[in-house]
Amino acid sequence: MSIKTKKNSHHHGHLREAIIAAALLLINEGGLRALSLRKCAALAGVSHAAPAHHFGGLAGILTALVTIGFERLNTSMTAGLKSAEPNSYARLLARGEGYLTFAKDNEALFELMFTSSVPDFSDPALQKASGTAFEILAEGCRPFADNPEHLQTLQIRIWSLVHGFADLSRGHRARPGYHPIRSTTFADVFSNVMPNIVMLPPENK
Amino acid sequence: MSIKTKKNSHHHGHLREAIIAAALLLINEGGLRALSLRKCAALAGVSHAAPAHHFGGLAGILTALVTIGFERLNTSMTAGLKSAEPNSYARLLARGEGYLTFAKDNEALFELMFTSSVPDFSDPALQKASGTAFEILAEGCRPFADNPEHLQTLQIRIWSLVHGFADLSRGHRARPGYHPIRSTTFADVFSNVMPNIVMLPPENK
DNA sequence: CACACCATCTTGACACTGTCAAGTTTATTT
DNA sequence: AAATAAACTTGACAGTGTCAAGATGGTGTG
Repeated sequence: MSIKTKKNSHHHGHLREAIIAAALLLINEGGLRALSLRKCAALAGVSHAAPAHHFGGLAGILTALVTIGFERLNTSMTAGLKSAEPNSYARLLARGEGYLTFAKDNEALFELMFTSSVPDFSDPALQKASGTAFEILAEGCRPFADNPEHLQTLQIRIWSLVHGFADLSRGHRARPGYHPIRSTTFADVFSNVMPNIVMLPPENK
Repeated sequence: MSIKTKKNSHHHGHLREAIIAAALLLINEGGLRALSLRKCAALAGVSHAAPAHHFGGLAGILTALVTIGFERLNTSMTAGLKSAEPNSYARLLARGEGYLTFAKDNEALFELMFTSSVPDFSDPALQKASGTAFEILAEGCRPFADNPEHLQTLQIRIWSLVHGFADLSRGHRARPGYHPIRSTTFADVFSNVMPNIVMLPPENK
């Protein structure tokens, strides 16, 4: 009848979604090391070999997770735009803060997204999602550059700054005792640099 | 007799070093997923449970690897200083390029170093090594700030920029087809921003 | 010198992992 | 109604980290 889950059936109905939900639950609670195909299967109430049928293997699940991660990152970056003041400077800052909000709220997923060699980066859905992320940041940089070459350099500069700040904010990797990055806001780092970093002066503000 | 390896002995002699060498070989050739205690043991010619006795477990080996990583990072950052021109700007840039050289030459190790939740960051040797890394960068920033608050913000800005650029340069995470970060040098990103990013004007150059 | 001690390493077992082949069940199509 | 395809199960396999118990050899002490 409906497309909903069939009860008492050999088939699950929404196994793909159920497994991804289980995977996200696992890494949110126990980090990347807590993720396993068999635990996902158990949480979804299916046999241990069922996930492989939908994802091809562990790499397939990781690829799907990374894709979801980029989609959420994109949502987070654009979310801040709605409440941002209508000048290019505030709108670029809002994207950066969305990036950081995502990183803070999805530590394990963020780590997985930037762990090379595990997911399949040739996957079309992943390429689309990560390409969109790049373009969202690029769009925010465009008002500050007057030619493509400047734009590219500026994009990479901003992306490096935001991503580096996000990555270093994770964990406890810095000096013993106090972690200076914890007592520094991104707005400090960013707002001081932005008026000088641009290729063109911001139009207003 | 000597402190060298005892032949035909039950004891290995340099097992700790042999296991670390094996671990580095494994991750350099096959990435982080290729590392296992048992393969390290096999490469060192000992039984599968021997490594745990020296490192306490897998986490202990990873902690040791991350510590070595920071020590090499420090070496790489200071190495560029010798041939750098004697002005503060060139000397800070040299540290950043040393950071990037290390990241490029030790991809798997770099990834491990900034993977939270796996190694034990309370380890004293690791804290010392990572603290030194922080101070090397901080030292390079000092000539450009006139008070501690500015210095801290500048440090984090520079570290974020360098680290983000290094992390994004790994793998193939950007746009499909072309990877803009590959066609942009760090000197571009850095040298354009540095004259404007500082808190004080550089003294010469 | 003989004894005890202890760190080092081995052996064997355990639960857990991903993957694969083969079988079973259900839905869809012809 | 029969055939086909898809979804999932079952069972087995090699590999993983970890732990307990035992063997081995060097070191120091009486």
